[in-house]
Amino acid sequence: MDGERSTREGLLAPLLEAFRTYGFDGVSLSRLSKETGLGKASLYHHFPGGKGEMAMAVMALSSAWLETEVFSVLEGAGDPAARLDQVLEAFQSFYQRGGKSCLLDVMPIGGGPDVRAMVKALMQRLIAGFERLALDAGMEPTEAVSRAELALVCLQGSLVVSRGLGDAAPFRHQIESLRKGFLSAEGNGRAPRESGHFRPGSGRRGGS
Amino acid sequence: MDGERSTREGLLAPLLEAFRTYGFDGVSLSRLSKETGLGKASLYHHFPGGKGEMAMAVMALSSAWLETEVFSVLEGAGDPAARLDQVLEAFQSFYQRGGKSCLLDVMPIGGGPDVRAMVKALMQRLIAGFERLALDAGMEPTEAVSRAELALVCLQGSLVVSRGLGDAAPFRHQIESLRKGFLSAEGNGRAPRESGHFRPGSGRRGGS
DNA sequence: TCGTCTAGACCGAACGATCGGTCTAGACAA
DNA sequence: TTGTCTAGACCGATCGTTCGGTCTAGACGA
Repeated sequence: MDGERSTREGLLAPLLEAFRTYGFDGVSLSRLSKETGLGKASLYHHFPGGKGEMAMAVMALSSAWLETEVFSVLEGAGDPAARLDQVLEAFQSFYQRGGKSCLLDVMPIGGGPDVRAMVKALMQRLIAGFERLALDAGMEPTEAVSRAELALVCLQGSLVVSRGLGDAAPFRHQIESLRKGFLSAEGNGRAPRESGHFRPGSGRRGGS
Repeated sequence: MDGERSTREGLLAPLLEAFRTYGFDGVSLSRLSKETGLGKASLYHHFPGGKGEMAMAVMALSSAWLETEVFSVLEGAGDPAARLDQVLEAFQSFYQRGGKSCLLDVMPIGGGPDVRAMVKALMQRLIAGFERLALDAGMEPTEAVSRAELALVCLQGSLVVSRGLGDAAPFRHQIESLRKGFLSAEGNGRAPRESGHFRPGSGRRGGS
């Protein structure tokens, strides 16, 4: 339940867990106290700014994680397909294969203006990162930005749907779809030439 | 600010607006009172079950809207492309072209078990509806379910991203992408043969 | 080595405000 | 009059926050 008390850094993990599970409004100081194993007053010792500062600290932690595990890979060197695999693997572990929600989804509701600003900046950076990967793979610029936006959309959307259904399958599907489709000509729709490729007009039209 | 007070039905619109803006935990009875123009006691006259019943009523309203504007179209007769256009248009107006959040995203956090159950049921029905549309267009069964799931993912994800960026463009893009790509062979990635189709391997590999 | 001092991590108790919810009583149409 | 609908005062509980003070570990002088 507690992860290294007595240091502000050690508190961030349980705080992150609580914030992304219950959202900013849904989490109370009592809950944060219970989750971290520290009294409320002790939390204020580490985060004098209160709940808002804890939220920002959790955002900063995620930002740092994104920096090392995602941005640096997307914007780094190496085979684009391998880089894609690497960041998708990182996302899978971060979201526990679809079982957890994303701060970029749950925090802007209730979180203050600074939280929203950071959410916006991170989303922009994520899109830019995927765009860079697409460009490195030789994709056309307009196509690259579209597909980068789609990648973030699929990530966020699949997490929302997985949470709503109580089933992580949609998240897994989208990860797999991104892996196979993000750099291919067909786009993210489905992987190319899987068992039985869909041919338009091969079936009936209209009927109820 | 108020939409037909004095009738439970007339209260649902402002309640829906408040719930999807602030989320279940973020909305307070004082806010609901202000938004509807009714005192708290008056709200309890119409919704004896309190906040939870209001949330369920708002979910039921959305469910009814989905039934008439989406499910009946997706599962009805007529040209699949026209049906697709119709439901996408309905979604655009419901979410005010990307400016509003979706209850299916914001309500399961903090909403009670019954709210979560309804979210799950609606999501399942949405996927089933899109699947039906794809099947009616002659798509293969396995492809139809994948694409139906992707449609819901893109809808939800684009709303999340649009909210995070404070820019409705991603929502508009995904709507347009679904309109052009949902029934086509290439999938939702991008519309087929737009100006300059991406060719894989046409550029450098490796990269920066 | 011992005692004192300091710094900081920690907590119980309580703050005022607001939470979701209830009670009472008046307004008004039938 | 009866029943429906309304507002505002009010309830206990919990909210985020703060205060006063304890405990522990290390520094330092004697």
